Amino acid sequence: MGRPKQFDPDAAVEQAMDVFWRKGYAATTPQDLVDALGIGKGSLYNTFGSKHALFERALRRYRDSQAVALIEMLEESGPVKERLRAALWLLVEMDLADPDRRGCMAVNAAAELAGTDEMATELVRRMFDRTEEAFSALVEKGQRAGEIAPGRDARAVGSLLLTTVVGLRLMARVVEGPERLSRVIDATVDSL
Amino acid sequence: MGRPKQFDPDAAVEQAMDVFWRKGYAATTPQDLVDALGIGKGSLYNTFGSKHALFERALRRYRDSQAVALIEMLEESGPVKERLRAALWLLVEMDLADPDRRGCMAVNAAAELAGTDEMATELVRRMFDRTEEAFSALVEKGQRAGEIAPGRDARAVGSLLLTTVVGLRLMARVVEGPERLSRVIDATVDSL
DNA sequence: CATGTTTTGTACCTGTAGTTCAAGAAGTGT
DNA sequence: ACACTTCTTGAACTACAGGTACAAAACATG
Repeated sequence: MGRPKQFDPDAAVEQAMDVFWRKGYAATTPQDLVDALGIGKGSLYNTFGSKHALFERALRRYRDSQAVALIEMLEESGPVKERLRAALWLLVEMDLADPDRRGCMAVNAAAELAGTDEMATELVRRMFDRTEEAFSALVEKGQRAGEIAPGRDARAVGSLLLTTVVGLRLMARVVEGPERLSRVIDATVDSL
Repeated sequence: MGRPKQFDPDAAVEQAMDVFWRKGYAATTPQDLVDALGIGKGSLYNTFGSKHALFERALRRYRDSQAVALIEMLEESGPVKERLRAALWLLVEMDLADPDRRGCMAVNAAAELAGTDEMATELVRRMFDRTEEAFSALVEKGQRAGEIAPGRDARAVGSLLLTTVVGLRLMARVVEGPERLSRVIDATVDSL
């Protein structure tokens, strides 16, 4: 009933995610979005309501694609330390290869909006929580496999790994080559 | 020659730093600045030229006060590990105590502007470099004092510590209590 | 003081952010 | 074919961002 949408809202959210990811929230204008999504302003506001609402959808989409992908990588089977090293290295490699150097959208959102935007803060908080849990679970697995000393507090190591990843991805936006970051990854994994 | 300024430009930069620190670059309006600095728009633009130029001065001011303060803390004498632990803890404590949760201005600037704003990127890059050097120097000192295993690459540990601090300060903007962060600090220092 | 220089506050300007709306297009039920 | 609904397009609208222009006022210097 009624005229069907001429565009795919999910694909549009994906495009919007890209723009917000690259430019941040405040610096993204409705015009940027209209241009990127290839739809009219009317459709934009008719479908998504507001810039802020669209940003929320974009951030959720980020969680469901990117953040979840990391967690799933950590849950795969195989030697724990090598799995961890590979996951960290993949993130850093992707960040450095990105011509726009957008880093991690959750980290960016936290830096820009934590404290001001309750929705964004809460979403990022939960992403961080879930990621930390995945790290902790991986550490416990490594302890059961005898790869990691059983004396270490898996929860604390999980926090440490999350913090390192957050730091790495922020650093990857600023730093020149991969050397420093790869040293950080090695030092982190070797310390387990 | 001519009428002297009715306000102290250095104090004004300090105020501007506060505003930019709290709201970020894009979200800060000339009106915000005029209100915070307590001067008219005419004076603002007559003295500082543009919002961007004022932001540059504010970021430099941040480097000269905050970033340098951390480096100086690290250079003080005393047992290395305790010095390190105290410094990290002080940062986290300050971040958590801040009602606005502004975190580290350099980290925020990197997240918002890296890749887009050459000036900001370069300034942050240099702050990171200098901080990392201070960490590395501290590690070397710890090695000479027999506190830290001499086998470890001081430069790599410096990178690791910088990354951890960056991660911690970002996390401090989002996380609820101090427990997780203090665990991270302990795990980091204990791993040395 | 007279003079020249600088500051200051206000008014003003251009462009765009963020949103709304009117009018028409493309479907569905009868 | 007709009404009814939902979507699209693009113009229109309000507010404010970011910055400029200026005239009046405040000071330094001779």
